[in-house]
Amino acid sequence: MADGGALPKAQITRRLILEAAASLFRQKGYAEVSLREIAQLAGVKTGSLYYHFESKESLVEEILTLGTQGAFEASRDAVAALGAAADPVDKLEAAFTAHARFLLEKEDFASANLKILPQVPPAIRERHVRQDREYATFVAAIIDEIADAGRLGPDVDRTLLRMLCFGALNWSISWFDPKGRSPSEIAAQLMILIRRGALASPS
Amino acid sequence: MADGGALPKAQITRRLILEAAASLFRQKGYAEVSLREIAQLAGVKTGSLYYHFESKESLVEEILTLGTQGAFEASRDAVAALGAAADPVDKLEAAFTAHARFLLEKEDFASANLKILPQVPPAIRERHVRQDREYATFVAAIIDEIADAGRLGPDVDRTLLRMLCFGALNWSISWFDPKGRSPSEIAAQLMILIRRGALASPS
DNA sequence: GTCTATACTCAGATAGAC
DNA sequence: GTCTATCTGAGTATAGAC
Repeated sequence: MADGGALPKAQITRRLILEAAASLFRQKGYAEVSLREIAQLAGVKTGSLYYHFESKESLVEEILTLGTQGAFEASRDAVAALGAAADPVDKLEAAFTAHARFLLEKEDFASANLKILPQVPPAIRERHVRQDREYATFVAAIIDEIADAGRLGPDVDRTLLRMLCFGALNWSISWFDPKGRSPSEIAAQLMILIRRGALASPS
Repeated sequence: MADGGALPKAQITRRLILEAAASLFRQKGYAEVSLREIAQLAGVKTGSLYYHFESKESLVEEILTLGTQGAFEASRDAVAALGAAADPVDKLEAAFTAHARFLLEKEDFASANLKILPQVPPAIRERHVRQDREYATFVAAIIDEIADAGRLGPDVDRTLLRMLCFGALNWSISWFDPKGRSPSEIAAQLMILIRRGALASPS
């Protein structure tokens, strides 16, 4: 038998390195993590990293890509599952819930992302912001759907709304506790705010 | 004349160093900034830093303290200005507006704070989280006031509400543009969400 | 592909002159 | 108080054996 279906053996180590790096970056930030540490956690020696990656920078760049793409895909899939004709507010809820879950319970790539993006060398950051923009456009389109149906409050700024919501969700990695509220509950609480505010009767 | 009222001359340099450090930390993060850079921006030589601070860690610790205390005081003063009998929802708005303004337009201490806190050595972080908790307690009390008046929606989680709101505001340092929406407008938009949600009529 | 060993760079911190 | 000069350690990265 050929290796049909089997993992390209060489890539297993590569993946191990990526996961070790993502986990450490998430905990400690970019500059605080040394290649020695990454190598140790991945179970290889420091020099070996350079067979798989050109530099620390190229390693972190791949992690950023995996994180953003993962969150975007999770979000897009969740929305697609509702069907195009679904209530756009429900689409928003699906997107935010998927985002929160990917961010908080899936893997380290997405949370490493948020943590290290501001610390990473500018050239890398710029390239990455472009990927992130695609994701933002996707969510903006859902909000446009809501607005086009005349269902957005008159003094609501669409961009600001999107920014505040993503901020609320993204910031949760700094206080999230696996033993407390679940990612879905967090997203649900945000949707309460959107759907009818926090007050019992509007003031 | 004695030096009555004059700045304790020795402390001017100290303040210069703190401001230089805060500005650099805010832009680049904790580990990415060297003491040499800080010294240069402050207009002194590297060795001189050690006359004023024991270590890089003690320097960053003081910045964290200045940032959190500043935001807390700005917030508390704004609320106090309304008087104790004011509508608690208005108090919340005053607190969030002051927070956003301090964060986005005042100085570098508060924004440096949010950027570097996750990167700083654990011992320092723990000490600092304690200060931050006082601020959180203050805002939590306002939310309790609202709830005690029976004005909070039935399925609203007070803690989650506070976390999401601070997240939305704090995250804004990553996208804030001085030429775009002002800090007050950002806080106002958040208050719209709280007061009656983003939708024209609740769904 | 992965190892060992090491070159090179730059960080934080210190000592002592002024 | 601030300077110059320097120490020590750690980090990224490379070379070459296996």
